[in-house]
Amino acid sequence: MPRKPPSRWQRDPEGMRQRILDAARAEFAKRGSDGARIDRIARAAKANKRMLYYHIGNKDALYLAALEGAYEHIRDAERKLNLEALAPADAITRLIEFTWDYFLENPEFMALLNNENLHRARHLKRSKKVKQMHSPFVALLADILRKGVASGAFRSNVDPVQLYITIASLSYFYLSNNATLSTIFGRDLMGEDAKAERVAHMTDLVLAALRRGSTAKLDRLVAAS
Amino acid sequence: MPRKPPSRWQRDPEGMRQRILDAARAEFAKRGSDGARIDRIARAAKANKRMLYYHIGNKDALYLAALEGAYEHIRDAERKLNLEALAPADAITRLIEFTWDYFLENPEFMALLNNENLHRARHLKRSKKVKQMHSPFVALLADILRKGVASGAFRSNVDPVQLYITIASLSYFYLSNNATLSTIFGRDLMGEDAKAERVAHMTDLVLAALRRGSTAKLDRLVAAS
DNA sequence: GTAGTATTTAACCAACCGGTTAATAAAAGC
DNA sequence: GCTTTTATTAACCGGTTGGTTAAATACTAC
Repeated sequence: MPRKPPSRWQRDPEGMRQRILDAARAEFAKRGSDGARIDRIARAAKANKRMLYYHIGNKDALYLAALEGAYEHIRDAERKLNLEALAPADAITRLIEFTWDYFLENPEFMALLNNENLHRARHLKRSKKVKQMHSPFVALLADILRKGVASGAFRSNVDPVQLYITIASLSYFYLSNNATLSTIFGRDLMGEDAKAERVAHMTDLVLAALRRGSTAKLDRLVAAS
Repeated sequence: MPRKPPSRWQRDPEGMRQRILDAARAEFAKRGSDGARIDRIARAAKANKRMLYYHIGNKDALYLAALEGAYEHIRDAERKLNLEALAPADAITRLIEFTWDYFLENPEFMALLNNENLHRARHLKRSKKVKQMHSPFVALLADILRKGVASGAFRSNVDPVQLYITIASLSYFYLSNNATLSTIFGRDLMGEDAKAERVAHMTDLVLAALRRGSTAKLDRLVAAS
């Protein structure tokens, strides 16, 4: 049977590729890599299924491309963050807010990370691209901590890697697990008040923990007062 | 063709049911609900596939049963934790360690939670069973905080729900995302030293944040000394 | 303007999958 | 001891899925 193509089509390989990647990221984030469907990605990209294989590759390659794109996006946002002119405590506050805002506005990133951890990072491990995208945040944190100690605002001996993980964890867990936490607590964790409370709590907790004197010396000062 | 059953088999409906649930939990935790396969669960349970439908139900019902079992398990462990005789700071330390140990020893629980959040808790919302399994932890935390403020060890105005989420997040994120974090940082976060460091950091950070005086009053005391 | 290449469409395929049907046999009940 | 019920096994099925093949057409190069 002679095939009848639709109205004239134009070549647009770059546009096609971008639409495919956008659709892939959304689908993999929403359904996970096992629940995602090639046909749904094609439909969302307004492309023939063959296009996915032609432009990018099989499902696994598509997923890795989506993951790399997500990392590229966050690294880009991280580099734009400029904390140089801020006092250490303000810089920490800004960092916490940035992390929270990023996860809040890009839940697909957390979904892709969760999926990647489910698969024990086996795709990430194969990505040369992501290996080269180092987060500037640990170095940034080390610098902020150094300045804080020097100025007397912060106590010493805080590991920047641990602090980085902690700052990420405070937002990530709340936002990524909000569905089960909201169900368990019988309250909407994503309400405006709830979110504002959470940000305030995180900032307060981290700054309180970093403040110089929040150790045995503080106990002596408090006892003497 | 006449079917030939294997050597004699005995009825063991309770044993069968338990093996099915154990196999289901392992499979859903390892592969997610979309990646999990009914045939693999049956094989691991040493059961005919029909048995899964006969004893429990379809794939969704099986998954919900596995999720409920996981919640039952953690609630059981939480109830066994007895902090009454501990000083507030020691109680907080113990709570952090319990949370860490539980997630470390039961990674399947985190995997199931991640999967459930991917599906926006739509199974959990249907579970009457889990709704009735309230965590004793928030009340426990409220009590510890009260005692801490009364004894002068802790500052006031810390929300027990926020603190609960924070304590859970510090361990959960580290352990659940250890595959991607290890790959990104180029270091093994699950090494013995790394884990010990993490526990120490979490405990130090939370206690430092709770300590009375880690506010503006501290600044005044430090300035006056 | 024609041949070649790249991009795109349409249709197809083998394997897989969740779930069902039919049959067998162990145990219970009378 | 025979009938009924319950638990279990074996085989089957329709639909879905990732991936491929074949063909058509837009565009490029000469």
